[in-house]
Amino acid sequence: MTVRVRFAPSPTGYLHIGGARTALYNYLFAKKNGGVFLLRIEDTDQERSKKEYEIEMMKDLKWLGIDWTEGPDCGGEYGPYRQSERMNLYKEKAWELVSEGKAYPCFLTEAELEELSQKAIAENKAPHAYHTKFRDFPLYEAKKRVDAGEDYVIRFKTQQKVYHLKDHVRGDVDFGEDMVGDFVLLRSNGMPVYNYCCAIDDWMMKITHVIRAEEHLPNTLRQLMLYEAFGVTPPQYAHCSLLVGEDRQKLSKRHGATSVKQYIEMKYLPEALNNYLCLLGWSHPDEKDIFNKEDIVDVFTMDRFNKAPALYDVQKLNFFNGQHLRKLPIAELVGLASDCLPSHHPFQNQTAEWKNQAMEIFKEKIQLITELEAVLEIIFRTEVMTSDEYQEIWSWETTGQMASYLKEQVMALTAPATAEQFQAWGDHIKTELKIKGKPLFKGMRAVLTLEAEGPDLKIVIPLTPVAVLKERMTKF
RNA sequence: GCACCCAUCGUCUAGCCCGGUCUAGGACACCGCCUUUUCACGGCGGUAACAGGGGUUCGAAUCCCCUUGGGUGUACCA
Repeated sequence: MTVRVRFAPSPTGYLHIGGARTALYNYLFAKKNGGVFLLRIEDTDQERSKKEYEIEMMKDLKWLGIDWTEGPDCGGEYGPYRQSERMNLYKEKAWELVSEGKAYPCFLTEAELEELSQKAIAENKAPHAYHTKFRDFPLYEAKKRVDAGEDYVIRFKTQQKVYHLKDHVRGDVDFGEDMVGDFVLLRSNGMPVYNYCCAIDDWMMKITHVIRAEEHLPNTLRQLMLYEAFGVTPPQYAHCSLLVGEDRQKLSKRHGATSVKQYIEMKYLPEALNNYLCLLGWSHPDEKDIFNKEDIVDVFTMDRFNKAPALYDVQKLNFFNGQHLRKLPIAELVGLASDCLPSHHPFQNQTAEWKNQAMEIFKEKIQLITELEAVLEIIFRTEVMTSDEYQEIWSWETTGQMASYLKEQVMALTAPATAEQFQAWGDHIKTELKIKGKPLFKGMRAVLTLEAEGPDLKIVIPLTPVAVLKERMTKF
């Protein structure tokens, strides 16, 4: 049997970091097992679902490189892949259950429902509508009321028994018999409910493994009940640990940037995000930590999922981003820099050779490509960067001495100084002005860059435009 | 309230299933040193954890029980 897995988001917002991780796990599992990874859109909540979000989610998944072979955009053998287009199926199956006596129309009003849940609470039970009075209502009576246009929902007739789940992450899980009441399948507006659609679709789409977040664990019970009613073998389940924020609560918007879209905007690398997310709740068998998702499909197994919730830490993500940035071919890095820097930035006008050299040294100094602009200042800036150390360097007598010499040299320049020229300046200062050691190098740096620290001057100075260099000479 | 889940350095985790090789390993962050006549990168090193209590056992981070702490769920949301 070929492995079939799915990612089934609701288009009620942008793709969440947690969703991205779930999608990644499913994707990896499918790849590892030569299976199919499909995308299903769960848009049964008409109020909150938006087409716009569906489009954005697909874009975000593609950006991450998580590709599906069946889905709402590309179709497939088991479509349609949008739940809003499968309404007839859900209704049909619901009434099938009704006719078999496994579900029933229920005419309870909101007030009656409220009363039921109060009663349950009073009995120290969960506030469910356990069994309603319409549970054993004669079907022909019910149908009459339905035909008369009375409001109703279809409820599932739950069995009072313990259900057992063998979960790939959680192990053996027992669900007590009072955990759910007669839950709703079809709402009064005719729309089916998540737990029900999900079960039908996983079944109809021949899903073999459901990999999802732990918050769905209680839902699995309902789905198990449904499969039992339909006489179908359920898929295998793996409920991964949750992603949590600083306060140890489920990661949500209030924890900061939690949508993939935000990370795209902040110019993170997709592979860095994948890499970091993958390691939140899963571990590499050889404890490797920096990798691309394609590197690990061979070793990806579900038995390496960690059960405990994982705290999302942007600082560590930044580290991963830096690592991936450094691994990038230089041409790609230059492309990234050009995209990220403003169009009027002087970087844009430099030669290809110049850009390559610059990226080669500056990539070591940044974790995010957006930090590049600040770091390039050492080449383009004409303002003095004051710091205690900078002030101190200028308080040395030697600095003033070499300043006038360097100023002369710079003003005579007609093209950027070569590394050889720079070297000659240093030699001159050493032999003629008798300055050496720290005062020599620190001093030259202060004079030429108006700053106390930065990358190797031998490389930086030849990259610095003459005009910039000359202007700097007027600042002291 | 009730049900379920979880528990190793501040954080992500390895080890746990198949007890001894664990004076508990790696990574982020932090600190120090080396390298670089600066900064960063890199290298080396350091601080830092088996929640607590009972068992079982010659021996427990590993198995069992309890306590505590945390989380999730409890809908005509997904």
